Amino acid sequence: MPRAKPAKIEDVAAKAGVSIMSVSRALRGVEGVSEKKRTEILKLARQMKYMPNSNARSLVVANSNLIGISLPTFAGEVFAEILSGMRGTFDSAGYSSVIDTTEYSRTAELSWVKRLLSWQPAAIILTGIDHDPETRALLQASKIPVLEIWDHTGDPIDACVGIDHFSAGELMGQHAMELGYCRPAFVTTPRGHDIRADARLEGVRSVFSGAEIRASRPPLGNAFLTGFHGTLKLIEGGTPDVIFYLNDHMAFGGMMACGQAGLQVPDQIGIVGFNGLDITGVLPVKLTTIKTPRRLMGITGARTILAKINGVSVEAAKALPVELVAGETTRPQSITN
Amino acid sequence: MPRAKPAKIEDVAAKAGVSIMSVSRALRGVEGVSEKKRTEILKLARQMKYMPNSNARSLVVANSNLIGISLPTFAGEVFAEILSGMRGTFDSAGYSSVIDTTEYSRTAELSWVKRLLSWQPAAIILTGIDHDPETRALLQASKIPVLEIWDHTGDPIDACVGIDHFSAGELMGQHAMELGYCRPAFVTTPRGHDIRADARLEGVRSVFSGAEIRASRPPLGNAFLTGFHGTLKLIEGGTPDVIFYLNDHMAFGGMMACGQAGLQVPDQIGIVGFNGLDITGVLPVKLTTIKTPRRLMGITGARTILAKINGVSVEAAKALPVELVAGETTRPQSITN
DNA sequence: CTGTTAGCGCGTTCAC
DNA sequence: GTGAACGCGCTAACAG
Repeated sequence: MPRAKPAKIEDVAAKAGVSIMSVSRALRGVEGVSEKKRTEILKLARQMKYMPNSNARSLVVANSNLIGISLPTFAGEVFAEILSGMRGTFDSAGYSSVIDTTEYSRTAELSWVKRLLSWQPAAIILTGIDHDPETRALLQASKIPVLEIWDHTGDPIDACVGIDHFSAGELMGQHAMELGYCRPAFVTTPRGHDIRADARLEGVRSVFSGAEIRASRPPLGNAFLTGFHGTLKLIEGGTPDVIFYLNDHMAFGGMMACGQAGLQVPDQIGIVGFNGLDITGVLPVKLTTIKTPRRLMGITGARTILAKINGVSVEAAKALPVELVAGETTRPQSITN
Repeated sequence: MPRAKPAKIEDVAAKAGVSIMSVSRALRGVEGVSEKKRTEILKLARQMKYMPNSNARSLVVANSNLIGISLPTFAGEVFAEILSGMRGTFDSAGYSSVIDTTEYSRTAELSWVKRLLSWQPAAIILTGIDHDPETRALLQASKIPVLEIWDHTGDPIDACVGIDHFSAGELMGQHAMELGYCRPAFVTTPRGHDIRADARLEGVRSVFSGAEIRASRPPLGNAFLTGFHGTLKLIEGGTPDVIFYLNDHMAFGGMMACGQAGLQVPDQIGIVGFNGLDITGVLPVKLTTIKTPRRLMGITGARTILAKINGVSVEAAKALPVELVAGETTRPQSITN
């Protein structure tokens, strides 16, 4: 018959015959208790299954060991990997994660931030740099360390670790241009849905400044499927010589669509993905893509914010490098092609 | 220059010229305030950007609107989809999620549960039914609603919503047996790493009770890659006529491996996956697999636990049905084959 | 090194 | 309908 009420610090103090403060100090590992008492108290606390009440602690110190993390979505591995990198780092440091997914909605993000703030979190992490103005104001007034991840800006709310999506787009574009492609197209999401994807498209556009780049924007849905159908739709309106995709998932769907449409990759059409996911490692035809440092980004971001929490100054905005992986879905175009 | 300290309930009360209690009642929407005062207070609170302190509230009521969710991993979409279903439901109900990934470690799960308990969460959700005994004891003594998800048992800690993995294995086995396969093999993770996968293997075994089923258990890693290499390794030791995989990712890797090894699917070898992921929808050769109701499971689980939180009695253990999707990676075996 | 005092911000209780 | 006490469990600041 377990007691209804869990043991509190007072119970431990009573049993140990010391004051509450000695127990508090012993448990937190701060100075001010003799080693003898400390070991004794620790032993007792363990056998009483004492568990400190975080609410009470956070109320006093006006700060918790909760870190809020907001992601657009769990789908598609990308954010799951960034998250995974962050969580591992936070976990080792003793922080728990309160996680939210916004589905790319700024208002959803805002209302989550409001709710989270009521917990006095140690830090807040947002994906990207595109927020409701109120979100930014709220956060900046709060003094809580904030990290914006995945995208890059010179003017972060507080700190920022990510990649430059426009540059990544340029990188993809340059690769294609150097190979001699001249009729590029893009398969992506509805305009404005994902501003990073739009930035990459702009990067590609800036390289192919002369050419018009058709974009197919299938309605939202599973990336494999939207890539597949978006490609079929695109091809209907004329065949480009290279297609850039929002990400590897869609590119994979696109490859399948090309196969179904009888278009040989890379002989009749080039395919370029984005992210460098593991799936590309098992494909019989290796995908040309941009490798993004997702786990590293998570770890770097987490360390940055931990430093901020501990009052260590760090550089406010860090851009991580991306790498073009030249696969077998693109190849040099002959002049006569 | 924003004030350093955020407004508290007392500030709102002072400005409104009422007592703290009237503000508290107005904000919580409980009876005991005149409608006139209530609207006045609400207006003031909004313009003062008042945000209640969750720590203080939880300390008093000994209960929070935090729900803890423990998952083995974010990788592979499966748990991400279950999570997504749960989060949507919890969000609408006003709960925030504290999320953990255990990487299939029971001790990691235990230490997370301990930390979480200090927040007086409204509920705790664990993946699967295989826990450290202390976890179970701790949870049962805590009176906090607990949900075990993804697996099924008649003896849950508190409540359980999932699928019966042994039966799912039988379903896969029966399908193959009816088609005439007789040299089955399994590509999965190291034994004991994922007890659900092991249960499915046992389910298959029970159907092919006579035949010996070889199992390839490549070391942990990315599922596409382990499926790929595990299959190559398996084939070295002789070619089975059908291979069952831990999941669709590995099955996809396996298909690629078969392709590389010159084995035609399904003519020379059958492939059976598990989960029915979206990727199977774009493959030129449709994968035979078991479709698991992941999002539905998340929603059902969340509703079950919300009912428990609200004191509504619900059935303790619910098994959701799975469905065999007969694709093009398996086909009837001729006698002479 | 040890204990005492005084809150942290809010909700329960019980007066009015 | 309203408000004054009091306490939730813990820690900062001080006293000894």
